[in-house]
Amino acid sequence: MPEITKSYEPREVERKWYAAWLDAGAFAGRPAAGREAYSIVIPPPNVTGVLTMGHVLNNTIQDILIRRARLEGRSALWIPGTDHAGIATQAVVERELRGLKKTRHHFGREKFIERVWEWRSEKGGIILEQLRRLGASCDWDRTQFTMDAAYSRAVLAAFTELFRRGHVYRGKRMVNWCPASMTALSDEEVIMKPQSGTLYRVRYEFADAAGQFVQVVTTRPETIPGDVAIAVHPDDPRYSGLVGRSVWRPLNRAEIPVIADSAVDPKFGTGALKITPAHDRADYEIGVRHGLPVVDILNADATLNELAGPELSGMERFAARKRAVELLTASGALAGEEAYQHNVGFSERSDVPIEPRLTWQWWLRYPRVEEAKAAVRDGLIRFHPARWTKVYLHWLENIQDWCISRQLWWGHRIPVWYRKGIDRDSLSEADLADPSKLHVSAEGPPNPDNWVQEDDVLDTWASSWLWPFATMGWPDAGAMSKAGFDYFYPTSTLVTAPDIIFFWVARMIMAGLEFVRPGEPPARRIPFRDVYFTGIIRDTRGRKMSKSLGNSPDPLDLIESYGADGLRFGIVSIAPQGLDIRFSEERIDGGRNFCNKLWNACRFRQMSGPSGDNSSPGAILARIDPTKFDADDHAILERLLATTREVERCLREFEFSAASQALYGFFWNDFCDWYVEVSKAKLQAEDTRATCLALQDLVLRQALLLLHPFIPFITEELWSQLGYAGTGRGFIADTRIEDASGLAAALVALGADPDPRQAASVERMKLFVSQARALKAERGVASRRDVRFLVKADDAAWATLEANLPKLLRMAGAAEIARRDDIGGMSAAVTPLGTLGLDLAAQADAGAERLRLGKELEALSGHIAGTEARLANKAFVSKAPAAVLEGARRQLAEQLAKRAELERLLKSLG
RNA sequence: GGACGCCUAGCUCAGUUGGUUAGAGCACCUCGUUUACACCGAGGGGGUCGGGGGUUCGAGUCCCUCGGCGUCCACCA
Repeated sequence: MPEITKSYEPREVERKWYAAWLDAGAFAGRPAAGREAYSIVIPPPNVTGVLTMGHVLNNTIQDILIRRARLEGRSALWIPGTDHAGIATQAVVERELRGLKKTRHHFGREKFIERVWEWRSEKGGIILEQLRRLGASCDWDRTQFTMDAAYSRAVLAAFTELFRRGHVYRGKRMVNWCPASMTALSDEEVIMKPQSGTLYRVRYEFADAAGQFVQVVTTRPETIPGDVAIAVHPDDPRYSGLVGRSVWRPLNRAEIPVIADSAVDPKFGTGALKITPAHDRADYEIGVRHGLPVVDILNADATLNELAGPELSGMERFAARKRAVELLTASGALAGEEAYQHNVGFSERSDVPIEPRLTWQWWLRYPRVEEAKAAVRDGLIRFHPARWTKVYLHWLENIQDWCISRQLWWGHRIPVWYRKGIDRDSLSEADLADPSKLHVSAEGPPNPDNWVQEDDVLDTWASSWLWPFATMGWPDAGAMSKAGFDYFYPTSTLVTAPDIIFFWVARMIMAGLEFVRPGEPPARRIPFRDVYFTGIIRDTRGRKMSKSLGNSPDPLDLIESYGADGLRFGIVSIAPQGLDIRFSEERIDGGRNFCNKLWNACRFRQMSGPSGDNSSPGAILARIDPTKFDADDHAILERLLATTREVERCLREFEFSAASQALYGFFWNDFCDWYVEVSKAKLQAEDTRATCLALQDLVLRQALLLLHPFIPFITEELWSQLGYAGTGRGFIADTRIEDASGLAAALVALGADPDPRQAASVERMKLFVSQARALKAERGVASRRDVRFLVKADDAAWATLEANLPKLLRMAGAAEIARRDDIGGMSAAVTPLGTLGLDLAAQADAGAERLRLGKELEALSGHIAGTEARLANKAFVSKAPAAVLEGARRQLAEQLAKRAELERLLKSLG
């Protein structure tokens, strides 16, 4: 066996093991009879994406779940893939074309799409390579892309089916229009941002009474040419006589009526509202009610068109706003302006203000809304943390139809064909069902020459909402069977961020319920059983990480400096459940340091002596002789069982950082700082040596198993180096982890089950040792190992000390610990194993000693006063539970004894 | 406007169903090359739990209220 090197060098180890895992097909997820299935579908990153800290957290957690499932003997499948990300990807390629001074229209639809595919094969999907660096154990042979042929068939089949079931319709409605990408967006893709703008007060002159005006306020004076009316509230006394008269529109001058509509808020502004149906949702509604015309003054790119009139036509919308203000000022129509804070909707992707725009679009009435609500409300699907349930339900309760068409080229072209020569915009909803006018199918019409296909593509989310089952071959029976659909669906856990709960999570639930296993109970149709929402990674100042802020470190750089395992352990251990994460690079130090600690503990084990047979738990147990156990052996086994149990609980409850902290504390404090240190004495004695080494092997083996899902590379390496792999393929992942009860049972069978009383005595020894060290530090002899301690102990305490003497001498750094009936006049402390004095030739500084003991006495007296007060309180004595009362009494007795001893020590100092 | 979350040591967070005058990691101070590890070891200082009120024998832990930070939803021109 090669010698373990002095410090852990991740780079080579990571490369070696990842290649070995891939070679062996260790990540392949296959149905296995008699074994439970565990499956996860990755939230597909954009094909344009690169690895961010968010991905690191999210995918580390998925990998933890998957690797743990494998250790538990389940057949685990993690399906990776990427999302074609319509707008984002098209934008990337168009940006490249702009560099060549071209637009997508120079190429035409077909050629442009070819270009996108070229881009994708050259530069797309880098992120999947980066996930491998992180150690993600995805089944790469199953990598999916939402534009793959098979996946596309699923998307078209779903659309066709929804159309057939009457959930899809075409309608001319107000949509969120993104003038940058020139497409409609869904409501979810619009972000409201507070903006400081100006509220303009504009006068409209009465057509029948020159010199008389009605005033309105507006933030968008450039839309005035689109005004078709002025509206007031019907009950507004100020305007009671005005309804029915008409006013002059001050830009692109024309006569427009004054109408009454109760949607107008008389308390806002002047109480009179300009009605611009083409460019405002509320105005549109009012326009419809009153049969008003729609005057659309904007082009698709939000420049103004000829309907805006000669002065504004052709201008960009914000330039037009300035110009409109100038024109209004010049004509005297501008009555005032004031600064105004208001919210404006921005395109999530392009970050420009959206325009409400009246266009023909395809809409989806969400299917299975009630079932989707029930599935989560009734716990068929469990959200972690549970509070997201309410957010989810609230959205579903107020759900609006989904605009699923996009005026893009990159995406799934909507599988609808119009009969040639037909005016598609004159089709009624009833006409949509007429096969002589409209053809809807995945494969297209039989006689394509007579038909024209819809130009629009589907919203990207209208493909990714099928992800949990379209990645498993749906709807093709043969492909589903090959993918193990029956075995792996529904998936086990979805790990994602809460910001896509509407975009993706809710929609996947509805899609699963609608499309999968029709007629079967919801539990069989839902796409996943648990949803774990990670926090959002923020910088030290609490800002979301983003490219534009430049506050997002490159995870690959972090992997270079800290190792993938260090990064994984670090990020998981600082990610509290349910809260956002404040990231700073130094926090990853802890993960790296822990890996180094683990490495060196294993190195120490290797240097301590040849390992015996480590190839199976049975072989290790066979090397343990419980009759040689001392208190420390009991304690470490007890802690091992408790930690195993705690990790099981944490993973069951999705408390990943708590799990990592439990492992950290156990390994660093219980094992390294105490057990390994006392081992150094135990290994000196032939009598205890073999059992001590075997116990170390047992602990390390279990620790590596528990840690492997978190830090797979280093654990795999150490597993192999310490001989746990045995013969055969021997990956950790091929091992069945022993659960706490199994491990406990094995120890019981051996007669090696830990005795809690022995374990408790170790806690007393730890306090004894730290007091001894403190006395030495205080006297400036911390590094001397030849000092003598005197201890005044009762027989039981002395028996404990005597039985563990060699270890205690080593831990305290002393040459001798001797029993004395009287400790006084020296540096001393009261410990659970008696009063401890440091016997030095030099006189103790009595003043300093008195000060220290006095401080301790003072604190103790405070405690005593509190306890006495409680016990003197009749209400406490009569109402507190017996156990609490008993505890308080015992505590008081101990405190009093300790006080007496401290006082005696003080007195002895003169 | 509505909902949710958070406010505990300098920083980031734990504190299970209320029960010793609160813990961890990092940072800080002192000491230390003892045969795994300075990506280390030992020792130490440092919070009264955002403010106020209430319930209770007892509250960081339950209730009310005020304040601050954050997120989501809705959005009046």
